[in-house]
Amino acid sequence: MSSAEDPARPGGRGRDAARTSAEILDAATREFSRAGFAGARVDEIAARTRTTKRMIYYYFGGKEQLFTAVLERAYTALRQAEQGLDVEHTDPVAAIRRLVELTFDHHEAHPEFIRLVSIENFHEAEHIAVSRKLAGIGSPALEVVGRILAAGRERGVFTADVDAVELHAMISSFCFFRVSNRHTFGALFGRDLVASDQRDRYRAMLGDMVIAYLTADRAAG
Amino acid sequence: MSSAEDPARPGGRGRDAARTSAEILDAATREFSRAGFAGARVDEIAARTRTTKRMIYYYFGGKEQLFTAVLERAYTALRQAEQGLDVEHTDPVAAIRRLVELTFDHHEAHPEFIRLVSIENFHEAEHIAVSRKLAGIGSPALEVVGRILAAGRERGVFTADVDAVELHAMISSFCFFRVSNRHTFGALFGRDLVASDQRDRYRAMLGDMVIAYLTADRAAG
DNA sequence: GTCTATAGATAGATAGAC
DNA sequence: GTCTATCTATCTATAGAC
Repeated sequence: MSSAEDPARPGGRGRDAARTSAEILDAATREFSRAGFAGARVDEIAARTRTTKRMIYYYFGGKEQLFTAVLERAYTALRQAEQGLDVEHTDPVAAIRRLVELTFDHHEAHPEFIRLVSIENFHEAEHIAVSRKLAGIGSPALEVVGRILAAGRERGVFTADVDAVELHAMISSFCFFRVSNRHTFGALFGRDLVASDQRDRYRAMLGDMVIAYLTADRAAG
Repeated sequence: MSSAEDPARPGGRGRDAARTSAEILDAATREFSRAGFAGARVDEIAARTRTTKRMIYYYFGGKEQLFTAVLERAYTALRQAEQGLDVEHTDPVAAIRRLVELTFDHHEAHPEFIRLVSIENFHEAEHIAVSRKLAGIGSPALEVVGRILAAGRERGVFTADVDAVELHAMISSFCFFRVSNRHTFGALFGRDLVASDQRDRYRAMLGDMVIAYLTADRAAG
């Protein structure tokens, strides 16, 4: 082995590059998500690990690269979760509604990820652009969506002229906005978009809207 | 008068509280929008005015209050623009489509405002919450939307169980996301949501979706 | 690989003269 | 109301011992 230390040493301090860097990524994810890129403090990240600030620079090089690594890990986890989308063998309408629900639930369950994405958008996706792991990765779910759309059109139930990427944008926008903009929306209009007793209502509403769009009678137009 | 200076002195330096504070707000709007709250530099804001940093503290008290003032002015301008929504005397379907188009156009025309709103959401709307000018102001447009919805339901063309605030959230989410998330979306999926040659397509798409939702045949469900 | 100590730059905020 | 000068704190990043 490359180290004289015992690799199986849970909780102990010592040399374990994988564990140390994972711990740094955990703390960094929380800190960046809490405070944004400029607001995040490297000292604070270090304080929340069992290692020191020096190690952050040793492993990642700097604050910028650390944020890129945080994004890479977060998107990778998301892509893995999306692999679970198995809706190809039901009818197209049910499949799309299931897709809407999965997207809705995922956004609701990961507000921290949504904050990271907001930060990255604020910085014009410069970290994704320089990341070989992320630039242009798209989503495996999109291929599934494309097949569902094709099946629905073939059977004549879907009439809308829309592709998988566009549909993904329409579905994501509501799911994302509901979480990302809940605070200004609530402060201005006095209504909490993430209130638990309204959750099922909004979820069904989005499903209804997407299905209505895809299946609308376009004979007259 | 409270000042010995000539108040009509365009471009000259000297005492003009209204002009000085407006100039500070202009510079602050740009700087906060560019760099976020934590990333914005008070020195940079001062450098972009004809006055000094000291005056920012004199007029506004601090960075936090300055950002609140920036938000207040931006939202006030938006509300004034919304007064121009005059769609009550057309049929409900045309009125809603017009509302969608106005919302779409407004978001596209004001990316700087969208960045400010994203910043404020990142800070959980704490500045709106403490602002007497902004907390709970809602939107005058919402009352108009409410009347359109009621008219449509009365005539039997609208079947959806949705109120004005919910409809506003659905429309805004796509318009907002298209601008706010264009960078990560583009970097991941290779498609620019704000590409000018796709603009009309997305605009019509959102209109189609909202109308399809509102007018869907719900006899079977 | 890990630590302590600190360099070097810069931030928000203010003192005090005029 | 406006200016110059500066305080105090803090930040990212690194040097250098072990």
